[in-house]
Amino acid sequence: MRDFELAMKAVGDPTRTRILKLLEDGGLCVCQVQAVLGLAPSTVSKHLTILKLAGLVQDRRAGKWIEYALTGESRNPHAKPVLDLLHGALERAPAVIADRKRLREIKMIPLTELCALPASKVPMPAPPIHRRQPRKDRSHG
Amino acid sequence: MRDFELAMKAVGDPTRTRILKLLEDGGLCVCQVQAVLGLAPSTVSKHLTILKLAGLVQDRRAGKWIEYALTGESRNPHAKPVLDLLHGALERAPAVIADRKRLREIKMIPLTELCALPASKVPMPAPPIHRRQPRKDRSHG
DNA sequence: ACTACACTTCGCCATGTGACGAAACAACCA
DNA sequence: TGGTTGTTTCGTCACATGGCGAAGTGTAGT
Repeated sequence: MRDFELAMKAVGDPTRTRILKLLEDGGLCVCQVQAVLGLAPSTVSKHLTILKLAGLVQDRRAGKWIEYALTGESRNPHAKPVLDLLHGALERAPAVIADRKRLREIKMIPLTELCALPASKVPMPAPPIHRRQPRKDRSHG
Repeated sequence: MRDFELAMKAVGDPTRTRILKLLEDGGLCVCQVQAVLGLAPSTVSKHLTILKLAGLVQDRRAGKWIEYALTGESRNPHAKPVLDLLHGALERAPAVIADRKRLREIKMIPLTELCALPASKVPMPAPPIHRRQPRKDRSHG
């Protein structure tokens, strides 16, 4: 039951579904995912960890970089059904379509260049980040 | 994407998966679900509302009671795939097996009787509720 | 060994979530 | 009309979650 819950919670977050849909095209390194999503590296890393703990993705060191990919054989028996379900879904979702387009742009850039880029220099402007209010003005009076 | 998220978040909670697994056997009224789960009526009601908003269940007034059942035709296109996935899953999960056993006991009791019962009187003792700490002793000094 | 760099971990903050009880609501029954 | 009762709504509380930046980890290259 716990494994089922982990898998479902993992895909229940829109950022993580976006990541999974990106990975359907093939493995990606963290900085590529980060470039597409326009989120902080720490945030992306955390999401990938959650996906890994749920058994939905696996990681592999590739030189300097770490490549994440959808799991073929997962320790989680629920992983494959969930990934299959996702595979057939959201094909028309605007966010997914936009992400794919952006990914194509980003794959043109060699990794050495991409990672050095300060995020604002990535080809297409990053999608609006839904950051929380920085603070609610606690030094008022 | 929102509909997908709602459906996944809905099944991502173990209490709600338990409810859905119960409903695979057929429609149930709120007090029956409550009796099986051993949770407060307000809590059960909220979970059912979430499931309804996700398009996974539908409700129908049946005299005094309101019967909830899995949706046949849902407004949410992701509902059926998710319910199908769940249908094939968790068949061996101890919680699900225990809930089913408990449900059989509870279905013996006429509704008029069941709802009047003070929860502690229901045939089998309710499964352990994972209630949060009531409070953290804020009146210390 | 030291630097550079890709990634992860940690600490923080704002918001979301799941639990409860009390009170409101809605349908049946007298 | 008023009472009983099944269900929902509201308010509250403890904890979970998702975002960030800063600091830590580990590998590649000089």
